[in-house]
Amino acid sequence: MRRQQILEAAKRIFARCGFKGATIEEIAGEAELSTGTLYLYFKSKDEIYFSLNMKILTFLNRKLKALKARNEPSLRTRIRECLHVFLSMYHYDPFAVRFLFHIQTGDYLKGLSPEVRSELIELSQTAIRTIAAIITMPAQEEITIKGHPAAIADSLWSVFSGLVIWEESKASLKGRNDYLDSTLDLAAEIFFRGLTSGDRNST
Amino acid sequence: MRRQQILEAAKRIFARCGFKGATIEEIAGEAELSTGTLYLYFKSKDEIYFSLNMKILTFLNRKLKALKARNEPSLRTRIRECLHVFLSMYHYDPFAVRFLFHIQTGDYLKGLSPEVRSELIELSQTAIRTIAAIITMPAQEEITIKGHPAAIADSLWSVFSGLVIWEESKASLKGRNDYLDSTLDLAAEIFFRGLTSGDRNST
Amino acid sequence: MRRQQILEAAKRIFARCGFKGATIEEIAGEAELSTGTLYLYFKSKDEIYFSLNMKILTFLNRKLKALKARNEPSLRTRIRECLHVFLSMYHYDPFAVRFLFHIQTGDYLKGLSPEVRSELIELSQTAIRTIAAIITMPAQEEITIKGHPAAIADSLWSVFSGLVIWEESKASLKGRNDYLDSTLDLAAEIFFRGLTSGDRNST
Amino acid sequence: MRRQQILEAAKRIFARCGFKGATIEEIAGEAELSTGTLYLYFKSKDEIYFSLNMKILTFLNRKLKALKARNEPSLRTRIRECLHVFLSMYHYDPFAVRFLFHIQTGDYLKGLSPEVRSELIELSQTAIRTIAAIITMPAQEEITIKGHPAAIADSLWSVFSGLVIWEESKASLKGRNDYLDSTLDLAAEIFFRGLTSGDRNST
DNA sequence: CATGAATGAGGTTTCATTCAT
DNA sequence: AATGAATGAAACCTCATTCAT
Repeated sequence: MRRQQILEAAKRIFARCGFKGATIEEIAGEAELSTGTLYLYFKSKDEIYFSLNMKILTFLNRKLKALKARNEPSLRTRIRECLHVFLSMYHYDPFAVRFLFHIQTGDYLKGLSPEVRSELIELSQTAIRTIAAIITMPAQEEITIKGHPAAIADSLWSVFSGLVIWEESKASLKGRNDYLDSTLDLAAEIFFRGLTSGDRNST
Repeated sequence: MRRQQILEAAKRIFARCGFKGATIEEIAGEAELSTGTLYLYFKSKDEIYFSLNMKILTFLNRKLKALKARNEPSLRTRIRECLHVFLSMYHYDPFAVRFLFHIQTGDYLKGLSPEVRSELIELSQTAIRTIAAIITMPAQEEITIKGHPAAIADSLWSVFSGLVIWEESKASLKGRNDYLDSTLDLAAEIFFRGLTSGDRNST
Repeated sequence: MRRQQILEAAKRIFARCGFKGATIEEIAGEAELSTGTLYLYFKSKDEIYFSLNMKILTFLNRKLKALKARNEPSLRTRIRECLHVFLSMYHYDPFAVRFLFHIQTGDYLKGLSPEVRSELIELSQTAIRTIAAIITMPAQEEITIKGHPAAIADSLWSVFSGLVIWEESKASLKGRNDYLDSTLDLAAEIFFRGLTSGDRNST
Repeated sequence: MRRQQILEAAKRIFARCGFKGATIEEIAGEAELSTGTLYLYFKSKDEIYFSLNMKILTFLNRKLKALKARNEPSLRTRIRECLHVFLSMYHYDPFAVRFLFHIQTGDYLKGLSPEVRSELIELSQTAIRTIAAIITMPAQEEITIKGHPAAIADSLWSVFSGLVIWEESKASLKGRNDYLDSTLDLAAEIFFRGLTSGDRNST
């Protein structure tokens, strides 16, 4: 479908240049179409960006909702599965994380039509709430770290998203490398051990 | 000084709207000056953004260099101190992390003059290298996690930066809150324990 | 072609207002296009002006080179032909002389990109050198006026260009007239007689 | 007087950059004053330019009027004296000719206030008319060139002004030289001989 | 008198969007 | 359906002019 073809191109350009930095002409060029054609499939630049984010957030929310519905009793498993959701989102669309950052950074929200803006915010908040809910369920194992479950959820997402951006940033500054997967593994390992370790090293 | 006043205003606007999204008129308005006045103190929009980033990166590099010079033998302390540097940067300028992300995202680098661009990249790489060097020093304690020291450094920075963006994003979507400090503490605790725990819970 | 249409309009506006005095909006209006359209065909205002001057200088140099290649033995004929070249340039483009004056006056050179600037100067100097070379060839007839051949060439060009500007200036101040051709003829006659007369009237 | 100091500076800057190209700041810098000070002595940029041109045109008109009043019977002398007037104007103010060209070119007239504009045009036309009147007087000697006396006057002025611009242009492109005076002499010689020669070389 | 920081109108340039082909 | 030339609003930037010191 033409829509898909355009969204793929737009994704790359938006990821590289941000919302205002990307031009319709660039996107059209990347999609090997003319500018006019884009407007046959999308009403505006806003709508293209909106569609992209909707796809990602919808994907994320669907996966999180499914995870929550499983009512997994082990917190550790739930956390691990959460990371799996993030990772699957990343592999489904490596640019997704950047987009979520763009949303978070508020980089482009300004100037979007109010309805588009509020719909994005709604989906975004739903994701936050679902992650928090997954962590908040009663846990089967003993947790040695005390702290608001939501805070643990936040940390989880932050390690993941922070690392994706960081590794990609290093890659673009220093040239191609592919430490992302292995560094993510390492971080996951540290995170899990930290959550469940005895407190002989406690502060 | 007027330069400071302008930079303060620019910081807020750039943080909210990104480089391309921010307009000179907005910045001037925020600084309660006219557009022309900005050009008495800065040659261009680029130069304003550049100055902001330089300030942050210079601050960060100075702190990191001092930390490295201390030759602290305990890795755990070094890591904790590293986080402190990040935190002090955050408290020095809450927008700093966003700026570093803008740099990382490459959002605005395109179109900067080559010398400006290379100066920023140079400072950025210096920060990366210094962090790596701090972690790479021989450690006094037993580290149970194997993995490239640089990868640990990356994780460290990622947790921090990811959390800052994430918490601020939640704050801007849901309204004011101030969980950042406590969530950072929690993440630090998880991270440290994870690094030095026995491996009874290993994957 | 649109480029031609724009150049025609630009020629008139530049001739009337000079480089800085002309505005893109005026040029666009004269060409019955919008400002944006101009930028589809030219990268900048500089490039429009540059293109105009290049066309004129290229035309002039081609004609002069051809004249030189003919190796005409009579100086008088060469001079007459030189004037013909100037006249043909004028009839090819009545604004040309004004442009050459703008170049000479240095009115707009400042602020042009160095490569554009040097290319124009190069072409300009080539024209000067070619005219001088045409005059410097050995002459078949007796010349009663002693003086550097280059100075004669200079006088030739000066009479011509001075008259064009002057007549047009009078025309624009007093309203339409068309004495240019006849005054040029008169000047040519004076000039030729002066060059070859006996010296009974000498100073 | 400060006014003189400013006009001297303005003259150099206007001559170098044209009306629109010159900036008040440049002029102030050249006069070693601040921008504000200029406005103590002149109401506007227009008025500075106006004053400069007025001075020149007034000077020229006064000299021409005096020449006309002498009722010199010899055309040849009248012509020679005319050139002397031009030359004295040039030596009185080497930039004057450029200014008259700027007026002629219409470079800056646009945007001037109507009264300023019409005053300049009036003075300019007076000069033209006076020159023509000087030539039109009955002549004592035999003129072998037939042609409207006004056309001869035009040629005269054109040779002179064309040469001034041309020589200065060459000087600025190729570096310092001082052929202007000698080339002017040569041109005058050619011109006078041409006017009064027998017609053995006629076309 | 002199200053020069501040202003803001106006210029150049970009780019989302439209529309005739 | 597809194109891409044309548009014009809005961005960045300049500079004549003013005014508090």
